[in-house]
Amino acid sequence: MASDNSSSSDRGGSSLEEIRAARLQKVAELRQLGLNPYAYSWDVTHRAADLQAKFADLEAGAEVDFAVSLAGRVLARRVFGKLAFFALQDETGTIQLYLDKKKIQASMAAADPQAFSHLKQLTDAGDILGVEGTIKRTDKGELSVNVSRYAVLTKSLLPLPDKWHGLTDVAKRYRQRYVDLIVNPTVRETFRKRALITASIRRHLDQQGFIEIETPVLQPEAGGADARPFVTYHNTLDMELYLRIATELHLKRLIVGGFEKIFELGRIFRNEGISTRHNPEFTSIELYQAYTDYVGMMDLTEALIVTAAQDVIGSTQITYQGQAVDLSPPWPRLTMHAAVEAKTGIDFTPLTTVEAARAAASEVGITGLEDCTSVGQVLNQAFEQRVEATLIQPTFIIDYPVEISPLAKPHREKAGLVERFELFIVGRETANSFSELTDPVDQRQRLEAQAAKKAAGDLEAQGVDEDFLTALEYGMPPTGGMGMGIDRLVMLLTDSASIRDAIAFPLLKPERPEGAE
RNA sequence: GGGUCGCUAGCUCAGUGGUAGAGCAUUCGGCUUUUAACCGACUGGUCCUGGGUUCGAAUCCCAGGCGACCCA
Repeated sequence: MASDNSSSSDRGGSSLEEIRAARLQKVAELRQLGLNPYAYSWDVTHRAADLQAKFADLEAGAEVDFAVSLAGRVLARRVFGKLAFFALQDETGTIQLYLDKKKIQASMAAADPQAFSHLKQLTDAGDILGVEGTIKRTDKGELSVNVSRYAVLTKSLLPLPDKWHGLTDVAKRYRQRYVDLIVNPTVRETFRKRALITASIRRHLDQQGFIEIETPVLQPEAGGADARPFVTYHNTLDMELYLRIATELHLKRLIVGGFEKIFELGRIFRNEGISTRHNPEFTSIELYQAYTDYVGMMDLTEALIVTAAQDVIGSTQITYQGQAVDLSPPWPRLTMHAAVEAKTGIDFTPLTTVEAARAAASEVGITGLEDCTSVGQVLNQAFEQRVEATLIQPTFIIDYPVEISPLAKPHREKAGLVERFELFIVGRETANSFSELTDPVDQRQRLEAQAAKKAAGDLEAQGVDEDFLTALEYGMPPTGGMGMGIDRLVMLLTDSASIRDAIAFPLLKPERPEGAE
């Protein structure tokens, strides 16, 4: 610690430590005045945005005898000799405080005869204030609370970022999201919209008769998707457990049990890389409906997203990163074969051997074919490399190869394919759905093929979940299932470039990793 | 995993080998219609970290950390 030579009246210096010390001194001075710089409550009667709307037509210079009480954070201070203007921000927005020395000193004479000079000397930008007063619009046209009484509810010790440039350092924004939220109103708006989106989805499903059921995060075997899981450990059971990579297999057990319309909206964990589109923990919704198929799921998926857009944006015409996106239904439904043929000129339908498929794909420059052991995998490579990024407008890609879809039911007409769709918007996979595989014998063969890949070293392949197969043997009704990435939907509807802008506290490397060499 | 770029005051940024700077914020003084208030004065530094080159390094070199973007 620095020496404490400085006298109590010396608040000089502007390093972070000196600013903090000066603020702590103000805390002490407030206490000496009998004021609690960390108050217990404040009776709030109004919020900033409501008042801005209610008095939108109040003329400049006009004052109304309308009593209000607000609380919020001081974002800016403009102090004159006997008059001051503060900007007060609450959850809804900001409103100006008109702080007139005469009025405040008269109203607060009993409690603090020097209330106005204490306002000037002991408050800072960043403090949480409670105020009472009446409404006026200043001569310059700013709606204001003409304050009669104020109190410091929470004294802030640390300075806010530059009031004009704000906080732009992205790492700092994510690491100190609370500061980001204070000074960047669009960030608050994004997370408010995120809440509206999940509420819209739940409301829509509720209206359709779906119920939400929570399934385990900790599982002895991680299945339902191709992904590396996180491993954890249970002490008293003395066993390793995996964090779920999907909710699929448990929700299907519930369909076996007799529920007909269920969903779970919750956190999924995948031990994979981090990018602008991937966070190790993310939110998905999976829903399952008995007695329907992937066509029914397309209709439902379309309705869910259109409703969310209407609820949050009020339109199906949106802009994402400068691109116009039209969410108006119905969305095109295009087979994977047709989509690939349109972009590469190759019709995979007559190609029956992997050699032939590889040769054709290689001829048009598709790469990464060495690891493909089936026509379906070659087709998928071609799709990912040539088609995916071009699907800007919402498009259902349907009828996938069975080799890359171990949980989907065989196509009722097309051999070698399954009844599956993926929804693409702005070039990104946004939803994934099947007519769920209900044949327990077929399902066992597919999972055993996956387990063989896993045994051969494929870290993303899933193992055999025997209890899930047992459930299927009791009989699962025909079922349509759909999974959707909530974070990606939030990105789309909030025009966020990075998934980190759609997640309040994205995973970051520690600034100083412990044990770093 | 690879490539490119970035990291300097609380915040936003200048500074390409020769005394570490600006604006805002802070502190002090003035001011009753401001809203990036204004005027005057002051203060504030682990130049991401470590090593190297050099008489001298924020600057050049090497290694590392964290981040952004692109690619796989």
